Amino acid sequence: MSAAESLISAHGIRPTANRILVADALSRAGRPVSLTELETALDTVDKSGIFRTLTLFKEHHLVHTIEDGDAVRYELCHSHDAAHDDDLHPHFYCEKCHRTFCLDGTPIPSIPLPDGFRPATVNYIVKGLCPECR
Amino acid sequence: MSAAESLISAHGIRPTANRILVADALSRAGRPVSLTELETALDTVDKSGIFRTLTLFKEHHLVHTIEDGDAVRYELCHSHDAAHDDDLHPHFYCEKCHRTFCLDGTPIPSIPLPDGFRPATVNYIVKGLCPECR
DNA sequence: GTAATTAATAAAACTGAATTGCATATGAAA
DNA sequence: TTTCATATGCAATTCAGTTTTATTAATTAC
Repeated sequence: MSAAESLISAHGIRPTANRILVADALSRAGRPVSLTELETALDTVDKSGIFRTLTLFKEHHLVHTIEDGDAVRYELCHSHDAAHDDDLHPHFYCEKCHRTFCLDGTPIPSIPLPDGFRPATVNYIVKGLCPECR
Repeated sequence: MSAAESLISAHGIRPTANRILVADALSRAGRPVSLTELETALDTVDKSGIFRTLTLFKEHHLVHTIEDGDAVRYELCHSHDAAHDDDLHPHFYCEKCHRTFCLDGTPIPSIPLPDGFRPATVNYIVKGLCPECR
């Protein structure tokens, strides 16, 4: 049983061939990838299938999403906790190559909220140029 | 000369009727609004005109944009500095009513970046429920 | 002031990512 | 097997965002 397969099973999802391919691609990417990027990487799997797989993965807290203003990007949760996703970390979006990087060395600093606001999650995106592009 | 008109002029833009309408709508909204929201608010101005106006305003640092994952939203820069936009502040996106609020009481806390990354701007979005929706 | 030139606008068409409907295929269970 | 639910590919749809084109309005030159 591959690593991807057991990861999928551990989250209560049936590990079909396509789902293993998607999980593997996410793992290989090593950074958050968009639906379109996955579509390119996986030419044997249809876009709609990738989309449905990602949606399923997200429901089961196997992946989480970030929005960098370019696209919704998916990445495997670093904390492999099937119950929920306390896996928040900042990201860096390169405005030249349009790639997004995890900055998982640092937690997202929190800020005080005005009365009445109930926070659920935080998106922290730094934009600029990555080492290769500057 | 209206407040909107002089604001537009101060940024080196010719204050046409449509542009004044867009600037007024942004001012009245009091929070970041999307192109679609403006389209609804301004039924005399065509979508493409609003879009081009917003693009122009952004180039001249009269508005800035934030991405909350729902849409690109525009707001008047709080610092009325025609040269550039040092107007970064966190936002709160309500997952129920899909409105976005400025949290301009606090600056965005910064984080250390790995070597080589050149930051240009930051998007800090807290998501959850606003006081009216919780 | 009038003609020539440039800028601004509306309307429509286009794009591309995200999403859904539907018929078929696959796999698990009896 | 046969049955049944699930998963999948393909096509079609949606919708925000963007661009094109033709027209109108405003500036500038004379």
